[in-house]
Amino acid sequence: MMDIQRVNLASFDLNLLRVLDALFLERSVSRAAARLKLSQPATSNALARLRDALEDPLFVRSREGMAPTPRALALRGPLSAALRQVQEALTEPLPFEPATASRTFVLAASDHAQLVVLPQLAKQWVRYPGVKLRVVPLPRDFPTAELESGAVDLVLGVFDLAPGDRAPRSLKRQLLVEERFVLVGRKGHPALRRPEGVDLRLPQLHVAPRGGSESAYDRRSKLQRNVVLYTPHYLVAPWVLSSTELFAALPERVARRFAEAFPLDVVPVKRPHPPLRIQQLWHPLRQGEPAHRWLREQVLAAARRA
DNA sequence: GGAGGCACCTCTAAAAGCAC
DNA sequence: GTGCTTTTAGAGGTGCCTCC
Repeated sequence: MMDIQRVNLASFDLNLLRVLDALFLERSVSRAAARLKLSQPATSNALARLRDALEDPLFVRSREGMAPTPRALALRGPLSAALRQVQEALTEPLPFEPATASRTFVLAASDHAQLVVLPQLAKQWVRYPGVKLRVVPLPRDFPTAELESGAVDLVLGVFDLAPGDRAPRSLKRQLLVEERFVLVGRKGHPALRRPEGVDLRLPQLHVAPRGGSESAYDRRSKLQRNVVLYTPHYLVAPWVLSSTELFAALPERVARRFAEAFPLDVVPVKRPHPPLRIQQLWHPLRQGEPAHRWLREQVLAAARRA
C-alpha cells in the first residue's frame, strides 16, 4: 500500500510556496531572495523549513546551480497552477469586452418573455460575433441549482413575490416590463365589438405554458371562462384565433406582435386587473461578475425597447 | 483590555562549502 | 587559492496566546 504523507496546512506557512516557486525560477537561493525581496539568509531559512516540512532536500547544489530533486519536480506543476489560481482570485476581474469576448450565455425563459425580449435582443446581439446566446425553455421546477452552478445565467418570466411563487426569494430580481392583458380574435369578431364587454361564456383559447388549466389572466381577473382549447405555447395561437371563432386573453405585446402578421383584432380588457410583470432573475453569486452584469444590461435594454 | 511570555520570522555578520 | 553561494548563529521585531 502506498505510504501517503500529508502536510498539516494549519502549521504550514503558505508563504513557503512562494519561496519554492522562486527557487524553481532562479535555481539559486540568492537570486530567489532578490526576487522575493528577502535577504538571502531568510530565503535559506525558508528553504530549510520547506525541507523539514516536506522531508526532502528539494534543491541540492550542482554545477548548474541549485538542482531540484524528483520530489521538488513533482511539486512544480501543481504548485505553479495553484499560485496562478490564487493570483487570479485576488486580482480585480477585467471588464467584459463583448466585441472581443468568446462566451455563451444561457437564458431560461418563458414563451411570453422570449416573445417580448428576444426580437430586440437579437438585433443588438449580432454586433458581438464571439458572444453566443442559448435560450432554453423554463422548466417546470424552478432552475435554482442551475442558476447557482452557472449552467443557466438568467431566468426570464413572470414571477410574483406571493404565496405559490416558484422562484426563491434569495435570488436577485429586476423588473423588465409590465403589461396588461388584451382580448384577441379574428378580424371582425363580433364578440370583441360589444360595448358592454366580451361574453365570457363564448368559447376561448387558453395558452397554458406549463400545462395548467388556470391562466395568469384568470388568477388576476378572478373570472370563470369557457375555455375549450388549451395549448402549452403561443406558437399556434395566431393561426387558431385568425381562422376560428375562438378568442383569447393574451399579454398585450404578444397580441400586438401577432396582429402585425395575422388578420386579428386586439381590444383592451374592460375589467381592471393587476399587470403582468416580466422579471429577470439571477443568483447573487453572479451579481458582480462583469460579463453577467453586461448580459443583464442587454436584456433590460431589449425589454425596454420592446 | 492590558501586560507578559512565547514562538516565529527576518535581519546582519560570519563561517562553511563548492566549483573552477 | 579565489570567488561565489549557502548555511549558521545571534539579535531584534512582531503577532498570538494566556493570565490577571
